[in-house]
Amino acid sequence: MPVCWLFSEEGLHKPIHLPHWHASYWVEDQKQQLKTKNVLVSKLLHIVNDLYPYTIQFKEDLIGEQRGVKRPREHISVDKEVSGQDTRPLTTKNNEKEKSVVPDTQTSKSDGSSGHWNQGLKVSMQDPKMQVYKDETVVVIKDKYPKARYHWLVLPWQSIPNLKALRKEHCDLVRHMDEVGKQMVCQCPDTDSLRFRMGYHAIPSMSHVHLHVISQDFDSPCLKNKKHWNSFTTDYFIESRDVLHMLESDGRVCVKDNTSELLKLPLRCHICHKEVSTIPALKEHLKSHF
DNA sequence: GTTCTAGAAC
DNA sequence: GTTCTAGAAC
Ligand SMILES: Nc1ncnc2c1ncn2[C@@H]1O[C@H](COP(=O)(O)O)[C@@H](O)[C@H]1O
Ligand SMILES: [Zn+2]
Repeated sequence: MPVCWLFSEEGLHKPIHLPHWHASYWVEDQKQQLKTKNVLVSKLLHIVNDLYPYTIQFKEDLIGEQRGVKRPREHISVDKEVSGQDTRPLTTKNNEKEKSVVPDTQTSKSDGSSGHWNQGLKVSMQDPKMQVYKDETVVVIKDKYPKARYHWLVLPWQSIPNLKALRKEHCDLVRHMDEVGKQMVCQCPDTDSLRFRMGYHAIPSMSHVHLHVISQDFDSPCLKNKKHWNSFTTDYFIESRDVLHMLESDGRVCVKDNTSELLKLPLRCHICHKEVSTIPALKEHLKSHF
């Protein structure tokens, strides 16, 4: 069970522990009440997302997990007395120290500083306003142009350009990205009524490897063309678990040669497979499945 | 005439 | 990846 925190990115207050099933809290400067009574706290993430500068930190309860192995804590600057010693959030409000969590790859090209459009994820992932979850190895942001009601991107802090660069040694990382993706689905307020898929675009446009976590309603004004549709509903979308299995068995991810042609296939409903002629007709058809 | 797609963007 | 828009498709 994750431990949840209300965490001020601006250091406005000490992290507030949000126990499951218990009390309610006022976030006074936002005039918002976070009711956690009778609610699993992880379900509150969507509320907190709207309360910039707040983010929720999930952290597995370490009781009985540590086996005497101490996690390095040099980079932690949050106040010790706020919580039980071993359940503190790992993010700090101190920028200098926070950088130590993000591998610094000297080559100035790994931080999106070139300003080219395909570096946009590197910029967004570093922006606290975009982050909805982060830990030692990954960060989750809301997709800036969501193609469904819920659309998140899970990115490693480590700069890995794309699927082709993944090797066996990335198995643990990719498995963790998958687990964090599942956590995002679990905390979604509509997790019971919506189906989700998690996967990678075989040929991404944006640099920095990222896992799509996307609800299957595809009900979004940002979904505008055939490429958008086919990139999420054909084999152009490679399931997270398939990527993991390929890495475990072959040490790399196989992308077939004809993959780019999948984007030109006729529009077809992902639920009943009916072919539709235009995007507006598809959007109208999808309503019949809501 | 309006809707919709698809290619340029330096 | 997105925006913009010319002209294809209806
Ligand atoms: N600056 C950005 N910040 C966050 N998400 C973005 C940004 N630019 C593009 N995206 C999303 O990133 C995804 C990249 O798609 P792909 O490279 O095909 O996996 C798309 O879903 C975009 O909507
Ligand atoms: Zn259908």
